[in-house]
Amino acid sequence: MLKTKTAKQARQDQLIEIIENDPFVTDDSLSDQLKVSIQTIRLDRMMLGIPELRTRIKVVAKENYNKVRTLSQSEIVGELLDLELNNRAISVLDTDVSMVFEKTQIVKGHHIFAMAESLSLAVIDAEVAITGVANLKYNIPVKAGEKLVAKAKVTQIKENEYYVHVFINAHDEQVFRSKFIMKAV
Amino acid sequence: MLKTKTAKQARQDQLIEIIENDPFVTDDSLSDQLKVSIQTIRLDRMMLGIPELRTRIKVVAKENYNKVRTLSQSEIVGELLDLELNNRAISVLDTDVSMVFEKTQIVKGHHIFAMAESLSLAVIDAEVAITGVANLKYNIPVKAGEKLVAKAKVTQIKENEYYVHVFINAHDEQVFRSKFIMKAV
DNA sequence: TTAATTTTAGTACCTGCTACTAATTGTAAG
DNA sequence: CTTACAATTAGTAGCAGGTACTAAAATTAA
Repeated sequence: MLKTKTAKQARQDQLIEIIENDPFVTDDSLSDQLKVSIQTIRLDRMMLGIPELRTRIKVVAKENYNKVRTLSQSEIVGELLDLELNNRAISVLDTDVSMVFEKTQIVKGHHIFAMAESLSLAVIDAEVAITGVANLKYNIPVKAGEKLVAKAKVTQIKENEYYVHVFINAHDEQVFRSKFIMKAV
Repeated sequence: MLKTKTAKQARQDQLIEIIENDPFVTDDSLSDQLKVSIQTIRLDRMMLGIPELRTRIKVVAKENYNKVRTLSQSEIVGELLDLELNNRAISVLDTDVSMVFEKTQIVKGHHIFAMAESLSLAVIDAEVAITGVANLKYNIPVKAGEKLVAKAKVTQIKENEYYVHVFINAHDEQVFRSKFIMKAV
């Protein structure tokens, strides 16, 4: 009864591997690949709690569908908390491990920049604006998990040019500050 | 024949919108929402070349199944073409519609910034470095589809501080230039 | 009123299953 | 050797969400 157990387990291990590598595989194909009947495949899936093909596809689809949407929707990086057009705005952003350099666990600069830039765009009362000039200073490296609070302040408006200062804090310490000149188009 | 055409077209327009907003909707649900029979929904889908639910889900799933990794892998934004440590480096980046503002089709500033910053990190011969200060100038808005070429040049090294200039061109026109002070840690 | 378009109805069949019953094969222990 | 039990295979009914097709009914335009 030892040899049989091993055979079964080995098959189920293979089954898991095949499905992980290709969630789009049918029971029929699995039955071919593992040289057992389709019923055995189904018993194995049940035992392992692996859902059927259509459900697997749906899971993959929904996971990524939401990711893509939130990514493309986020014209504002972070969440806008307060906005007074042409004056000031506040947003927050929760940092996570997807934003860091592997080596250092420090949040990549462009995420912080994106937060600042998008807030400075939001605070401007213009249909469309682009970034013209930016001066940035990173004071303290930000670690994954820290909550960032960005405050934007419009300091000057000259025709179609908007001068905006953005300060970003993590627990009351300033980690970043910047000046932007935005141009309305 | 004008009123009917409009009714049909209006329904098909709605149908397209509903499915675009939620590809996971069944014909049955569409039939409910649009107050027509399921056969009409199916005729409409055929006419419009919209595949059935299961096919739509599969497409969404497959499209994104591969994408996830390439995104998280890219520590260098763009492709590194040439590198001479502590001296100079060149990278290219193909822009696409996922990088633009919907309204204007202009590439978001932080993508260009990310390209410049990551190249300036790459050119430095240090285990770990962080961005200290950056001065940016966006000369010309970049449109989706344009190929960006970034050139980095190390101009000065002071103890643990590296001064790097990065210029980004799109078909021989300078669209962006920047100065970074990177700090080795 | 006639002809054409649009919509609805209904049937057979498809894929990739679940849920279930039952038979067969293997295997090891008494 | 046979009894007991696990493992495998076989087969059927039913389901979701369709396709493909035929045909009738309703609407509308000419």
